[in-house]
Amino acid sequence: MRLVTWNVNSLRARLPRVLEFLGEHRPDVLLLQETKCEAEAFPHAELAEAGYVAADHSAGRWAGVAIVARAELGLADVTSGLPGEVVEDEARWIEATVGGELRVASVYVPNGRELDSEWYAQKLVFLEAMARRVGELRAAAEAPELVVAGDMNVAPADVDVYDPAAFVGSTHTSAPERDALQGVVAAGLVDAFRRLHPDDVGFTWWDYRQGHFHRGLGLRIDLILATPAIADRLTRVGIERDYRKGSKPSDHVPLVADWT
DNA sequence: ATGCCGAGACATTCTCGA
Repeated sequence: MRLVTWNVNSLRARLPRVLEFLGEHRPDVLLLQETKCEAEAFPHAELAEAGYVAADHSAGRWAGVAIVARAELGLADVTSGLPGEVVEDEARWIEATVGGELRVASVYVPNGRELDSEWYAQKLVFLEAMARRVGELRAAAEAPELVVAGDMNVAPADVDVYDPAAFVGSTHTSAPERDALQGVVAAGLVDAFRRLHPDDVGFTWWDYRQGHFHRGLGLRIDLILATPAIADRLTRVGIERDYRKGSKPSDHVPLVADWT
């Protein structure tokens, strides 16, 4: 199984790179964030042409998440929205079952903007709601294997930040955010990249500004969280840095997990 | 080499992103 998560920062702007990626890597599942399109404008036809089906949770110019799967696998039992999120239907959470046996969720955690802001408080509530939802899914009778992946907007540890001192007083590295993200993991998931790369720096996002990419100034905020049975079967977790280069890149790159 | 913000919209400036 090959599963990918990618914050594309507008699916319309990124569609050529997304189709390039699908052709090059042929993932079984591609989880998208920040699609930034209206539901009517979602490029189902272009994805079908490439051999994929998609389920989207779209809210216009902001946010937007989607699940794309190889057409042969199919998508079933699609649900949109995260129970307990403060702003309902902000299009930050979508779930589906792939190939009849794998439950996946694509998530775009709120940014939080500034510490001590209402948006920061909402971010913590969102992460707490994620932990509850993961607990529900894991507790269900005959619970299928689960992957929750996306833009967590939290760097789990200082090794995931190019300069931890630069983020003191900012979002993405504060203790409450890290504790809340750890709560999601503690509900029964494993950080796939960390499982195979215990000590490596593995940034997935670089600011468009001030040449941060070519200066190596990034964050690891895009995660693939998988149930232990999947984590034990991982053969590769890779960061496709080449997709931060070239024509019209997203500021995030695809994160690819392969398991047997 | 990877290259110095990008995307969307009630657009010509503003909001948001991390």
